Amino acid sequence: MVTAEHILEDLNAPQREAVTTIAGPLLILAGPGSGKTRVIAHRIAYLVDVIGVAPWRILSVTFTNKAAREMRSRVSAHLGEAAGDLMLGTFHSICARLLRTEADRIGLNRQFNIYDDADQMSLMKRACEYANVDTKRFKERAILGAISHAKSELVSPETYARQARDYFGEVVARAYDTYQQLLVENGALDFDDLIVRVVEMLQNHEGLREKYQERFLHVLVDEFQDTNIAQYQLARLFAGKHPNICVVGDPDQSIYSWRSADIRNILNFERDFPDAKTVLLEQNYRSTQNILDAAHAVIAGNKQRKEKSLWTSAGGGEPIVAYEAYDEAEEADFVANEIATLVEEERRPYGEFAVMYRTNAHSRALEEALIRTRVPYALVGGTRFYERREVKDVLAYMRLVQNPHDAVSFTRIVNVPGRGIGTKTLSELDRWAREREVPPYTALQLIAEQENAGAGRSGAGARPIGAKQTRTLIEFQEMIAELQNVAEKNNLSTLLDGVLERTGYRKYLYAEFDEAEADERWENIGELRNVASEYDGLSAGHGLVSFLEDVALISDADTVPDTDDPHSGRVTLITLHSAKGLEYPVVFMTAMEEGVLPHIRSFDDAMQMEEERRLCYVGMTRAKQRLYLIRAFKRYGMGSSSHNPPSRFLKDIPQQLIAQRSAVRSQHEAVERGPSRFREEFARRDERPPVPEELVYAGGERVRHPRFGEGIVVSSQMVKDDQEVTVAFKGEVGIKKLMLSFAPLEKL
DNA sequence: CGCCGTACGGTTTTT
DNA sequence: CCGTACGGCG
Repeated sequence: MVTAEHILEDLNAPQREAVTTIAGPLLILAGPGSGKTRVIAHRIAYLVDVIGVAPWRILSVTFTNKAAREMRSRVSAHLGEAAGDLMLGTFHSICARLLRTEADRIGLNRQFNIYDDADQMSLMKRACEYANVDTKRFKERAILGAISHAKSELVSPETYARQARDYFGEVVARAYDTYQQLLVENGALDFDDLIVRVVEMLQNHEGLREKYQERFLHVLVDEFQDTNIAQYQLARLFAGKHPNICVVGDPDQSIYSWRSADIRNILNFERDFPDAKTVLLEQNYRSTQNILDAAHAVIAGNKQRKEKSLWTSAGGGEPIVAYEAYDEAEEADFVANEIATLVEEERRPYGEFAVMYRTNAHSRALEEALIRTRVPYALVGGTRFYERREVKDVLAYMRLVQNPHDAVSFTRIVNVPGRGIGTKTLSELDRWAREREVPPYTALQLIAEQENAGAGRSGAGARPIGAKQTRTLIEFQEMIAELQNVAEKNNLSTLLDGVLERTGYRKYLYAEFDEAEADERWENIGELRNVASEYDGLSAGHGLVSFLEDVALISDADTVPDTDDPHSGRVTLITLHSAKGLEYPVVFMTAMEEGVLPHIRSFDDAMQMEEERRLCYVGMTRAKQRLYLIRAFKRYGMGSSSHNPPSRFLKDIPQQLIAQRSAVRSQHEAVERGPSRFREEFARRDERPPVPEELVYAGGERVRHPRFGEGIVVSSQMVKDDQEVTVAFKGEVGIKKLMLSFAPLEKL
């Protein structure tokens, strides 16, 4: 038996307060590295062990599945097996579980499939088609964004239509209505629906509402600053009977507003629960004072924030290293070399390092450099496993087996491997089905019956498509029916094998791709089979449901290697967003440039700019001992290269915290041992003539460029120790910005 | 009618 | 640079 003293030892005063304030609403504002995960775990242990709350009556919501696993293992350190009964997970996973449990009572198809981003897009295209949306004028992505946002605020299609004030709003309203109908027809829920449907369930079914409100004595929500309106509403509903709701968050770390996370939730919490107690966790146990001061200097640049102090008893620590590389290849080289040096000089395992970047595309150069230097790494995100084509294909077959009305999965694989079913056949089938107001798969069954009865081409119900295609489609439908049969009687890997065998998927891969690529793709299928075999212990139907659900709800951050595993000897490559909640002794933040961080798309919006700043703050505060802020003088992106000035956030960091590292040393190294491409680049850089200190070109001058042809100078300006000349070239080339030191311009 | 080639456009972050 | 859209061919 664990005592209260044992749970509370090693906690500071506010942490203790956060653990022991158990009755009524509680708002914990926790700065980075303030031990909030630990506090939540201890709070749960305290509730169970000291107060005597049954674990299954505690609902604890985390941001990722990984965080949920971590929480469970922390709690079980105190409680042992009892931790297994906790209701623990992300909003999405908890809602999916609840919806399956209550499906029959709320008239929901228990076999519902969960649609991810790509599935939603595919459905959206159909919705736009049916709703006659001019997709040239209004992009599907924008419409989907508006719909998703509406759902996050619990706005129904009807309400949306009523509130629509402009033409775009009317278009979205039409698409929204159609899109929701299609989801129902397909027996599918998208991510937003998972939340919305549970909120509706609790609002509309008194019995179920009472059941869950009675059950949950305590509700905890972590990363509260990143919840949306619907999620907050859901948490409130769960805590409707016992208002013991504890939310934990940090407004300075709110980085998901683009996903409809709403910072107003924190303000509303204080309004909705006027008797709420607030606890501030401000002592930082993670970073050195230098890192903390630098991070604070950055976040202090935001106007929309409440000042809070951050302090640590740890000393000043190493200075923050700032470095300007020549281009992204040299930037990556610097990171790889620096890691190698620290591994050697400070005996640090690779698992202590993380390299962070704003966009996934930036991982490429880093990977190349790490491979070259033989530094082991783990890439988080990027082209995710479950997004690979072959994996999605096989999953689509399995989803179709679970729910044949899933038209998104159907369209995906009806012609994979190629069976000679093209767009024309599919649209005819679709038209035929809609005429009769039946789902496409039912239409297929009808056609099959009709053919078997010998009706053929004549008569009132004549088949909509050619004989050959009809036969192929019937064979396809029969195959799915057979696989459903397999699924009912066998475990999951048998079903997967059945899919591979009946579709001839392996043969298809080797026919479609060259051997190396086919090998790789087939290996991915093997990996998927390994995952599937973990569900073999479950009963036939249940295995498929859980597998598909887990696959749909798995996230990037769930694949982050565990840092506490001493053998996880790998450097972590990760986006700034995915790094939230993590910490590393050594952190490299790359591409600290205007246009990247802050991202160019946030330039004209003050709110978005503040979010970029918070993102920068989140990245910096991941570092425990050493922090590197790196940028490149020149960066390649989508074909062309560009020069980005240093990020504005760098300017906010006091100079005395920073050690500037010159690029010279590394440049020479690269010239000596680097591949020829780098040698050429550096040679060219060294050769370039010194840039004159006065502007060389004035507006109106005529110039010639070897590739762009003739043009007229629009303007020119000094940029650091170089000159940027804006030239309007003739013809299709248009206006270009050129750096004088690189552009071979010629006066005419 | 389906398949394969070329042109073009868009381009952050992810539960 | 990558995925999609469209046009010609089999």
